[in-house]
Parts: sequence; structure tokens; C-alpha cells
Amino acid sequence: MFDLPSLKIKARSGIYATGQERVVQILETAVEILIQDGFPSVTLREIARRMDIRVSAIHHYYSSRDDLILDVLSGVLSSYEEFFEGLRTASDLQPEERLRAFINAILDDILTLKTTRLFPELWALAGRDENVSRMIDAIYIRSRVLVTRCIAEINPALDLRTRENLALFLTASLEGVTIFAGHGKPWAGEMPQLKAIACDSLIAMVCNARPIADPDPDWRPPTLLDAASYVALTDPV
Amino acid sequence: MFDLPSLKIKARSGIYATGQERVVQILETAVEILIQDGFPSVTLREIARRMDIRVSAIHHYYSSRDDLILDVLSGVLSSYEEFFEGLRTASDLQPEERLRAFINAILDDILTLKTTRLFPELWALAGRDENVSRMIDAIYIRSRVLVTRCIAEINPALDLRTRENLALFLTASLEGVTIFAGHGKPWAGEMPQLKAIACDSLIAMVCNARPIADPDPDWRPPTLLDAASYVALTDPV
DNA sequence: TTCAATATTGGACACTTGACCTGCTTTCAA
DNA sequence: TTGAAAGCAGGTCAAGTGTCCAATATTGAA
Repeated sequence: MFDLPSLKIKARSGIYATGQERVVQILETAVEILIQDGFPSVTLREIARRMDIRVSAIHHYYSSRDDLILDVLSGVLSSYEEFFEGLRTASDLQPEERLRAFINAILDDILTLKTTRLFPELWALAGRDENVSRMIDAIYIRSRVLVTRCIAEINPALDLRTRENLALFLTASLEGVTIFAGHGKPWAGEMPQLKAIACDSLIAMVCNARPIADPDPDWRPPTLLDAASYVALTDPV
Repeated sequence: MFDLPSLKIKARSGIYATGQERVVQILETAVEILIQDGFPSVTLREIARRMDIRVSAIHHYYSSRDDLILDVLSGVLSSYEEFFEGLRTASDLQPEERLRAFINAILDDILTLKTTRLFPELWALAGRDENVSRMIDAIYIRSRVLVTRCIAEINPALDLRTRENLALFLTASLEGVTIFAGHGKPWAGEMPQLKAIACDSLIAMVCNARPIADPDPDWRPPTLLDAASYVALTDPV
């Protein structure tokens, strides 16, 4: 009924085993509420209610709600980081087929309840919170690493800026499908057809793209992150 | 600094002029808060604070907060309905150029603060509220009327289902750009390039699409609306 | 001008939320 | 086994919320 979120939990220092488990339980419960009922419902009391513990127990691990929420977001986004990392490494395919696999994987992921509910919440939150904006920026940069490389291999004539813009539009196109064909949305049943359309049109877009006439050698992809963080995300391992 | 939202206000019965104005002020203030600070900040007290009136004054017009919110959403979405209607009627262009104009208009609109803030909030809300889902479904159906007609004219060989799926993916692609290149987002500066990419790739998609082998004659576009409401939205006037 | 309909105030109510604090209980290394 | 650290219960607090109501002020047609 409800696919349990696989969170990546940040390590804590010198703690009893029971405490370690509690933190995991707290975060997982928070994500569960977030997915089922949205951000406003993620209150300390609702978490405590579902876990059948007292609010002060949560407060023992997180001195403020904001700290907790930050940990929740970080845990959620880390799990997607792993998802993208898995996509990137597990492909010995040709560039075009690799891109096709990426598109299909993203659109499959969009069909899950978790992604359908979570990302619109994050997009909305990003409009009001600079930290969330940066976290989302980071995760999407990670997701585009594979795409930009495929584009460079498929169409080597392209300049950096065109490559990056194509990757961005490709990613944006897929994310937009969440709104209409995500889990439980009216068009979810058409996802097989949409996948085919997305693959065909987006790969054709990459193949037929032409470099801009006078590329600016100083152009760099725009980001909310500082240069060092950006490089760390895009650097080949 | 802040583009004032043009709301379409529902008519009320037998009321003083001051009351008519108040309702407009209340709704406009609510939208202002919604855009600036997000949904959770739209409280009766925050509206009253900004208008320098008492909470009970608002309560005189809306017996519950839910009623008010519903009117806010309805007003906001009506304004977009007018936007789409204007796009549809004011174009004596060839189908391909009409589609190009649509894509550019949507991406221009995405650059506004209003749309960048509002729609992610609506998408998030749709995940938790069936009524909002239906309202959004309705407004996007309106927005696709023009697109589906252009597609039918550009590529007459296509069956209904392929046409509708193409229109959906095209719209989804554009909406997805909001997340990355909306007002104040990192890629907003690349919008001219993204517009060119979107136009080229999406129009090529429509031109090169091929009908499915064995179309189901009973297939109808999926929607949350009942049949009558759907027809009313798509029927040519 | 009159006066009933309408608009608005000011306050009260019950409820929720995050934060915090004191004291009891459990854990687990020394 | 012991005791300090960690976990947790129970309750309090101020600040916030939507709702409601009685009293007052304003409007505008008759």
C-alpha cells in the first residue's frame, strides 16, 4: 500500500543503540506523513502520535523542528542521490541507449507515490526557503551529470552552453510529467506512450541540435551553489 | 516589484459598494500572501493585518477559511483561463506558427513571479486535495485545447490518442521548466535559449510523430472531470 | 431625513503547535 | 554491580489559529 522510504541517515556521535533506531524511526515517520498528508501535517505531535511516544522524546533528538525537517529533507534527497548514482554507474550501454534508459528510469520513478508526492512539495518549499532551493539545485545537478555526458558523446559538435541547456530542458520535460502522469494522476495510465514519446523526441532533439554561432568561452552553468560544491557534484569519480 | 494579480471575482448578491470592494481586496491580499510567502502563510489574521482590518470583518464575507481559499483558487485559475483564451482566439497564424507562439507565451509567463510561485504551490496542494486536483485538471484541459488543434492541423495523419499524448507531453515539458528557469531560479537567464530549444524540439516532435498501429476507437482523454464538464471546456465556441 | 440592511469592531473561545523543564527510567561501559 | 550518560514521560508555556457573537458604525434606498 505504501512503499517505505529508504532514507540515508546521517551518522550521530556516541549514542545508545535504542537512540540510533529512534532517529531512524522519527525520520521515516516524518517522511511517511510528508508523503501522505503534505508538509503542513509534519508536526512533532503527529510524528509522536504515530510512533506512540511523547513529543519530548523527539525533542530530545532534535532541539528544534527546523533541525528535524532539515534532516528529513537531507535524508530524502540522499536517497535520490543514490538513485541517480546507480543509474550513472550501472550502464555500459552506448550513449544513446544510456540516455533512453535514463529517461525510462525517471519516468518509472515518477509513477511511484513517493516521488509524485514528494517533489511537488519540495518545489513549493523551494519558493520560500533558500536552503531548500540549494538542496534541490544540488540533487538536480547530480541527476544531469549522466545526461550532459550522453549529450556530449551523441553530438560532439555541441558547445558547452548548448549541451547544458539541452540537458536542462530534457530534465525539465521529464519532471513536468509528474504533474499530469504521476502516481494516481489522470494520465498515469498513458505512461508507456509518454515514455515512447519522451524517448523519441528528446533523443531526436539531442541528435539534431546545432551549436550556437559564437559561444562565450567564459559561460558556466548557472547554479545556487559555490564553485567548489558544484565541481564536487559533477567531477567524475 | 510585484505584479498585481488580476483576479476574476465571482459575483455576489445584493451588496453595498464597499462590500464588493472588500471582497476584491481580501482575495487580492490573499493571493499576494500566497505568492510572497506560500500557502501556510495565508491566514485570516495575516490577511487582516495587511488590510488593517479585523479578522471578524473577513469572517463577515467568508463564513469559513476553506470558503475563502476556494474563492482564491477559483479567482487565480480564472485569470489563467482568460490568459489561455486570449492565446487561442488572437491567432490567425498558420498552425506551426501558432504552436510556436503558444510555447513562447507559456515560457514567458513562467518567468513571472506570480506563475513561478503559484503553480508549484498548486501542484503540491493537488496531492492532498481532490477539489484542487479537479480545478487544476480543468485549467490544463483549457490550456491544451489550442495545442491539440494545432497538432491535428500540422499532422493530420495522427489518431486522437497520439495527438492527446503529444499535447500532454508538450505541456508537461513547458511546465517542468518552471522548476529550473522560473522567476528568480538559476536558469531564468537562459530562457531565450530554452525557448528556442523548446520550440524546435517540440514542433519537430509533432511533425515527426506517427500514429499508433491499431488505435482504440473508444479511447478518450483521461480526466478527473465528468463528461459534461470536459466537453464544455473543449467544445469550440 | 429615516431606518433597515450591511459593514465593522473588539473581544472571547477552544484548539493546535513548538519549545522547554523537571524528574523518572533505561542503557551499557568500567 | 554500579553509576553516569542517555532516553523518555508528563506537564507547562506563550504564541498562533479558525470560529463565533454582541455591540457599534456606516451605507444608501425610500
